[in-house]
Amino acid sequence: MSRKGWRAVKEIRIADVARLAGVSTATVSRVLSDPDKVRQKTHDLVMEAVKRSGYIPNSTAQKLRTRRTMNVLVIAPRLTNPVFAEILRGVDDELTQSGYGIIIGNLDNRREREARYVDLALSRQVDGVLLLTGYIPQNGARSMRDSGLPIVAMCAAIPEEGIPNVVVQDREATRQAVEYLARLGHRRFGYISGTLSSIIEVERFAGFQEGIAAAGFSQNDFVRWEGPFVFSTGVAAAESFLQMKDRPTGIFAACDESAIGFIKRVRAERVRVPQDVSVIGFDGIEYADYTEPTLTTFRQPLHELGRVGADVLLKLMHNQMKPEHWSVRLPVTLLERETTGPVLHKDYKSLRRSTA
Amino acid sequence: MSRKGWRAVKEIRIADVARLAGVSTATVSRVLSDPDKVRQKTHDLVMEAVKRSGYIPNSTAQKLRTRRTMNVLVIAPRLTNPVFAEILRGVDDELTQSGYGIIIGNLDNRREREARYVDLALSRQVDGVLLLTGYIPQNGARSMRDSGLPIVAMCAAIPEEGIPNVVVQDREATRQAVEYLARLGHRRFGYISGTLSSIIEVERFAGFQEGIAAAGFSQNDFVRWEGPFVFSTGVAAAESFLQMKDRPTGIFAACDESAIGFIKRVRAERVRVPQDVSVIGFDGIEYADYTEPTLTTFRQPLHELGRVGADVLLKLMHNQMKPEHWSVRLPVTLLERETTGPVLHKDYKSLRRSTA
DNA sequence: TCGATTTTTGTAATCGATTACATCTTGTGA
DNA sequence: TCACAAGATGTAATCGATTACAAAAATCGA
Repeated sequence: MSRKGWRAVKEIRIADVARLAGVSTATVSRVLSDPDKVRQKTHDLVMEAVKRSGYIPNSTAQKLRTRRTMNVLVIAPRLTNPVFAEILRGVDDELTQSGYGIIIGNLDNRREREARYVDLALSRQVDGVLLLTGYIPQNGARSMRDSGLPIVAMCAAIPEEGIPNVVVQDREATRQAVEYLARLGHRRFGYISGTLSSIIEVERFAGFQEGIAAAGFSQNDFVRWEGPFVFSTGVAAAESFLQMKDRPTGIFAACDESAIGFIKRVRAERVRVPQDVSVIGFDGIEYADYTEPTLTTFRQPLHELGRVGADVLLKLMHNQMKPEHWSVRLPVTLLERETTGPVLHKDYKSLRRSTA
Repeated sequence: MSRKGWRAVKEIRIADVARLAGVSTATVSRVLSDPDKVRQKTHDLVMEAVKRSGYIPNSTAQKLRTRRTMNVLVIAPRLTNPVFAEILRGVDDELTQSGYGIIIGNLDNRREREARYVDLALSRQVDGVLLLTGYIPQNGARSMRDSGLPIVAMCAAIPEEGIPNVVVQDREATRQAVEYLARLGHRRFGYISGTLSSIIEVERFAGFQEGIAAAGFSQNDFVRWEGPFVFSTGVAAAESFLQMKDRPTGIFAACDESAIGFIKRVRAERVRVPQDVSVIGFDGIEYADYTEPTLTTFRQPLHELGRVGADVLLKLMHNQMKPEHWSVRLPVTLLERETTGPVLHKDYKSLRRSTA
């Protein structure tokens, strides 16, 4: 019936506490935010009133007055990918410590959803933005940048002035992956990529091509399968792989889920991993420890990535640094496990000869 | 230097738009929130000014005045568990449609973190709360309930008056799991549980015991391993399992991750699944499709759970219903896959005889 | 054309805190 | 004891919107 039917407890305002303590609202406010400014005796008096009344400041009013929302918007392409969940944990650890809250912007792999979050930033509901996407969200003519809020790009380097990047060494790692496969004797490669529209994929593909070149191969020595960072992309790649008469033997997947999907599918057709095909993933998600065989992959320092990104954002929000002074690239580490091995293929020897 | 160093764009207030359009702020406000109240001509005039200036209302001011934050707090025990991520997707779909934002409260399996979110509710930063936990968060003497905000319990039935439950049929499903294993001929069972402090575990354990009784077994016919809903709980259970001389043959794990951890570990010791031991999980996460062998499990309708829970909360927040009028229990479905099978044990025949 | 009625618009109070500035206390030294 | 500085407290403006109420404008019928 009443609009407030739900409020079980009547709301206590700062004026109520002031009356109870026999002081002004200004004093109550000072006691709560800057206790050194009031006499000890008054302080105790007010705190007693606060406790008795159970007063908790209305944070919306505080926000309006102080112009700080103490909230940060985190935009993620997809929540069910454990990579983002793990990064989010790191972000959360860091922000919570500083009293900031997290508003989650889940794009669910659909770019049209980003508009909503641009508006959210534009309407000042947050003090800063963390992008786990490889691009800057837009809403028609307006961009997230128009909000003037501090933004930190994570997960993919966005080459925009004034936007610090906190990322992993995607490019170097991808390059290393190819070189590693080449060292194992592979000479035909497969690359299960992300969708090319994201910068993260551009980076990784560039690294892949560098690796191909560095190992002395050419554009003709690999096939590339494209799709989002999900299991089914790997399955689709496997379908294609199984059709090929001259199959690649060294596969790099740009995410662990795709790698796992690929392996599952090819093993169903009696293709042996790693004897027939080596697979190397990227991310180092927890699942990758539990596959059979266990997945060789690059471990991203996801939790740390989250912490560092959040830390950079905090510094920006507190004007403790200029955005151009920060760009962090965290190293990834290769976890050599069971899905990669030397080529056992019939033309292995001829390869050895040619590269030796 | 300046406090506002960051704001690239100067902020436009409703007064600026009013001046630009030559009307009062009240009229601008009406155009934006209730266009039927103004003349067409004025409407166009104002909209023109809005567009030209790029005005977007300051939502904090709106919140203060209207006393609605348009935010909902979602408390999850752990973000990296895909179960919660999937539920969150459903919640997000539903809430976004109604213009609500999500503030994420990640407990990360540490109960001491809940205090912060109680305060968040108490300070009116949200209009409602969704609990994916099996209990009501506390902060010292104060509880989430004291906020007077509408709360919906998901993931586990919380038997508190005034709190609607939107849950799955945990108890029934667990019971079915045991009966299913019994039908396959198993007579010694293992139960990999959650931690008993959560109501969700209490429910599932009750269902498990019901199943045991219904199939004609007793408390002595099963072992129970306890731990949080993570991979390593399953691994630990497996370690214990491997030590036993009279091993159970039918294992129910209260979450897929534990089931997967268990299987991985026992297979490493050449225990065959399902020939030596059958395992059945609970959740139906995507990853369970990609294990080897594929995991038999109960699929929770996670996305729907999220949607329904959010929908119930929306109705409560809009005073469209009384909390006591709602309690939803969604069914789970058994996915029979490869980790379960009939007992092939030496004493299988004697069992057949005894139950025939 | 005029008055009554309806519709549109404007004025100013309001939401609940923070904080600049003014005022009142207290403390110190002569 | 008094003047003055330093410290504590109070008064009132402020953040930026919404909205009750008042006032003005438009509409209508006679």
